[in-house]
Amino acid sequence: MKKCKVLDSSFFNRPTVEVARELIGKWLCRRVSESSESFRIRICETEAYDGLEDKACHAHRGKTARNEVMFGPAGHWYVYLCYGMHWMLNAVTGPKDFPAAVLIRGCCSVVGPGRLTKAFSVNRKCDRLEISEKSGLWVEDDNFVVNCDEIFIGPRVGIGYAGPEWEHKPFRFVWKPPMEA
DNA sequence: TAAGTGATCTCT
DNA sequence: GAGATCACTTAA
Repeated sequence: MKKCKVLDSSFFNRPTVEVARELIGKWLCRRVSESSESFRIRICETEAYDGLEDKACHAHRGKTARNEVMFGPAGHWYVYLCYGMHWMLNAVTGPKDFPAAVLIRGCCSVVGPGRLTKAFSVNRKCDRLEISEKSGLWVEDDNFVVNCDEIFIGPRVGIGYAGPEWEHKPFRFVWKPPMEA
């Protein structure tokens, strides 16, 4: 197995859209408990939610008990329940007091944000945890390079309420592995 | 295509 | 406290 580097807050403490783009092809890693084995899947779909101005971002109406972690330092998880049954996994990005995060929407073989969190046993207990090996949920980089022309960039999903300006921003990144001959 | 599901937020 | 809303999935 190739040598991997665990990504720390210096990776996440950068512009949100940049982090969303660069998370494509990275490993999302999980170890549920001390005694269990860890496993990992490559991230293939992300979305950026960028600050107070972004009407699609949960933080755009200001700080609340739920989104508080987005206002904190980068390198933490923001996990919340959507539609009463699906947990959404987001990585907090950017400097402290700038509320932004990247939604991890899918991994190779696990398509869809709700299914991803189910596969990784992610729930409320993961909310606000640090993105590190210690917390059992982290990201690794093995220097795998995803070509630009393999990445589809488009508008985010399910945020029509944010209005046309924000709905159409190219904040969604989907990795389409090259077609096999 | 529509129902299921419950936390969260906004307004009384 | 009540009612609307919601970064989705599944079964038809």
